[in-house]
Amino acid sequence: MERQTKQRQAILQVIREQGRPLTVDEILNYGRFHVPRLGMTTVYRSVRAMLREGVLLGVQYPGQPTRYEMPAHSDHIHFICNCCGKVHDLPLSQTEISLQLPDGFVAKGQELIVYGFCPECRPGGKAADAGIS
Amino acid sequence: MERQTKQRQAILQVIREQGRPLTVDEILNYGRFHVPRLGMTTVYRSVRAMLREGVLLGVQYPGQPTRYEMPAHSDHIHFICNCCGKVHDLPLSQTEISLQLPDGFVAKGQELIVYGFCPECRPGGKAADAGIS
DNA sequence: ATAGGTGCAAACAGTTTGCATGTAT
DNA sequence: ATACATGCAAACTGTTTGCACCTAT
Repeated sequence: MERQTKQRQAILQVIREQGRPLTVDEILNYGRFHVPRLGMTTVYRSVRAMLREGVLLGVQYPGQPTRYEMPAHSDHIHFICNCCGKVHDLPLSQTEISLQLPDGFVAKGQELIVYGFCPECRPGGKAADAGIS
Repeated sequence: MERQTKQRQAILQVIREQGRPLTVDEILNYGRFHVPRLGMTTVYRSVRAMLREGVLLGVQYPGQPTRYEMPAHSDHIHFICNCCGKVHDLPLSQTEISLQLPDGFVAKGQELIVYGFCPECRPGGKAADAGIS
């Protein structure tokens, strides 16, 4: 992203003001409020450029289109239910991650995805029994 | 997955013997060695059923098709370079994760995805400086 | 025997590309 | 002025669905 255009400003703005991961379609809909003739091609190209610059972060949930968010908003756990496919955002609060990467790798953000069964789908019922199996 | 068919056996077998996440296309190619007329429809449907059962785990890298692996093989870090898009499998060895989920959530597997720049793409060069920024 | 599985082809959805036009620098 | 950005339409790729045939139970 080298030039400053109203399209790119709008894209960043809607992602910033929503404060959650948005799909290209969502960016397009919100963005057209600011730039009526905004095209999806532009969104795809801008988003890709912003990813390269680290301004945005891409998040993918199985079976859903890629969503883009500001890196600062990504400090939570993405819990994906193997059964219903829903994605739950869980607090990272009680979870500790001490990251140690090999030389040469620079971390700009991280995401912990946990797979399993959510309360609704759990075979047992609703009793509490969290933890890695 | 309720019935035992040679297609489904083959699908599980190739994923097990490769020991890494495979795309549907890869499953198809390897699988046709065992079942020549194996169709992609079958692979998609079987894989989805296995996901539901927790037998398989889906892994998604931005811009790439979904890959499927045995849950046991997922204990490593997926490092995705924001610049070149490559996915590096890094050892989980030095990294500590103490997971604590809210009541009712059952973890069957986890995946730590770290975004950043790999040694080739890092702005600086090759000096060592890992760690969350 | 029959419910469930398979595989082809066609439909879909998300994303990328070609190209003429527009615009920030 | 000019190199880069835009947006439409068409092409692509990964995935799903309709339907007739097959097969494990």
